[in-house]
Amino acid sequence: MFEPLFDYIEQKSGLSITPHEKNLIKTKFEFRRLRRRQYLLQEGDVCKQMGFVLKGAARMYSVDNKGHEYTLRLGIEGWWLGDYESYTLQEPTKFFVEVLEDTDLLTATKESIQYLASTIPAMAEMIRTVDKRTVIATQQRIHAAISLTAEERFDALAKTHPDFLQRFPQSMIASYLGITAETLSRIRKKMVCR
Amino acid sequence: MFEPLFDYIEQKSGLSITPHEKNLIKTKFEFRRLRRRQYLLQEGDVCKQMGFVLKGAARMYSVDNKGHEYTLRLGIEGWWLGDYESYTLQEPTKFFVEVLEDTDLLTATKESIQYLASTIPAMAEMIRTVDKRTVIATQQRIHAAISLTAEERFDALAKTHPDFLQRFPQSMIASYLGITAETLSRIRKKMVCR
DNA sequence: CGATTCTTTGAAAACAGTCAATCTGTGTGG
DNA sequence: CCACACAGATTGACTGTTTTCAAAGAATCG
Repeated sequence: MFEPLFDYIEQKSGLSITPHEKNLIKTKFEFRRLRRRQYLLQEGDVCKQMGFVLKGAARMYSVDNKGHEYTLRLGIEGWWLGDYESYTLQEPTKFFVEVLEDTDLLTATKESIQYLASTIPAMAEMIRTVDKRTVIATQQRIHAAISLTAEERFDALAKTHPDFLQRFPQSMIASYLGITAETLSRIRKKMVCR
Repeated sequence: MFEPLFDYIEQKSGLSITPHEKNLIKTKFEFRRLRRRQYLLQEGDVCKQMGFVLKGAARMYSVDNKGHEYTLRLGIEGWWLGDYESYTLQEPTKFFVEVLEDTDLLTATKESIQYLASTIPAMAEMIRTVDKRTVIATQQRIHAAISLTAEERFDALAKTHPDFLQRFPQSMIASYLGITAETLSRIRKKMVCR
C-alpha cells in the first residue's frame, strides 16, 4: 500500500530509502479512504495534514460571494492534496478540497512530515525538489494566465496534462483555466471544426 | 555592502551567521552595478546566476510574436532577480530581466549558492523558507488571476505592494496584472471618482 | 426509469483590447 | 531659459471576446 509513496520519494529525491526508513514512514502516514463528494478540507479549516493520492481524483477550489467556484488545483494518483498555504502557515484556508471519486490517501501532519524530513535524507530532498518544481509550475501557470488567450490556455493544458481532460468534468477544467463552462464548451466546438 | 544580504539571510532563516560564514558568502557573491535599461538576462540565455537587489528596480517579462510584453515579476531592494525556472533547470529562458533604474546587485552562480547552502545552515534554511513563500505567493497570484476582476486585482496589488505603484510605470503594473495600459488607466479613472 | 448533473446553445450585456490621437511631464541640447 | 523630443498616460471610437442568464439537450447514477 505504501509502495507508490516510497517510489515517489525515491524518484523525486534521487535517493533510496532503507527498510528501516520505510517502517518509519509507515508509522507517520495514515491511510484514509474518502468517498466521492467528501471533503478533505473545508473553508475555515486549518490544513493539519497533506495527503498523497494513491487512487482517485480531487480538486481544490474557492467559492466567492456570488457562488462562483475557482479551481486552483486538480490532483490524481501521485499528487498531493491540501492547501499548501494553510498547511505551511497553519492558518485557516480559503479553499475546499473535495474528492471527486472514491479516493485512497496517505495523510500526515506537518509535525510528522517535518520529523521525517529531519530523519530521512530522501524525504528532505524530495520536499526541496517538489517545492522547486511547484514554484516553476505555478510561475508557468501565471505566465499562461496573463499572456495566453483562453483557447491557448486550454491547448497548453491538453498538452501538459491530457489525463486531466479525461478525469475531470469540463466545468472544472474551465474553472481551472479561469473561464466559464459555457466559454470552454464554445472553444471546444470551434476547435473540432478545424 | 553585504549587510543587506546578511540581514536578509538571518531574517528569512531565523538563524544567525558567523563572521566566518559571512566571509565565505563574500567570496561567492559578486557585486555588480547595472545602468538603467541594461539587461541582467535576455531571452535564450541560460540564467547562470541569481541577483540580490541592494538598490534599484527591475522587471522580468516575456515578449510574444506580436510584440506584447507580459511582466511576470517586479523587484526592488531585497528581492531576487533572475528566472527561477531557467536557473533551477539550467535551460534557456523565455524572459528578459531588465533594470529600470541604476541598480546594485549581489550575484552568485548556482554552484556557489549550492556550495553555500551545503556549508551554511542559515543559507540552506533561507532558501527553503523563500521557496515556500514563493509557492504561497504564486498560488495567491494564480487565485487572483482566475477569481478576481481586473479592478480587484489592482486593488489587491495596491494593498500588498503599495511601493510598486510608486516605483514602476503604470504600463508595467498593467502588464503585471494581465491587462493593457489603457484598461488600467480607465480603471484608475473610475476609482478616483468614487 | 426518473432524477440529477453536466454540457450545449442562443441572445444580450458587460468587459477588455486595439488603434490612433492627444495630453502631460521630464530632461536635453541649443 | 526655451524649444524640442521623448516616454508615459489618457481618451475616444470601434472591435472582439467573455460573461450572464435562460433553456434545452445529453449523459450518468441509483
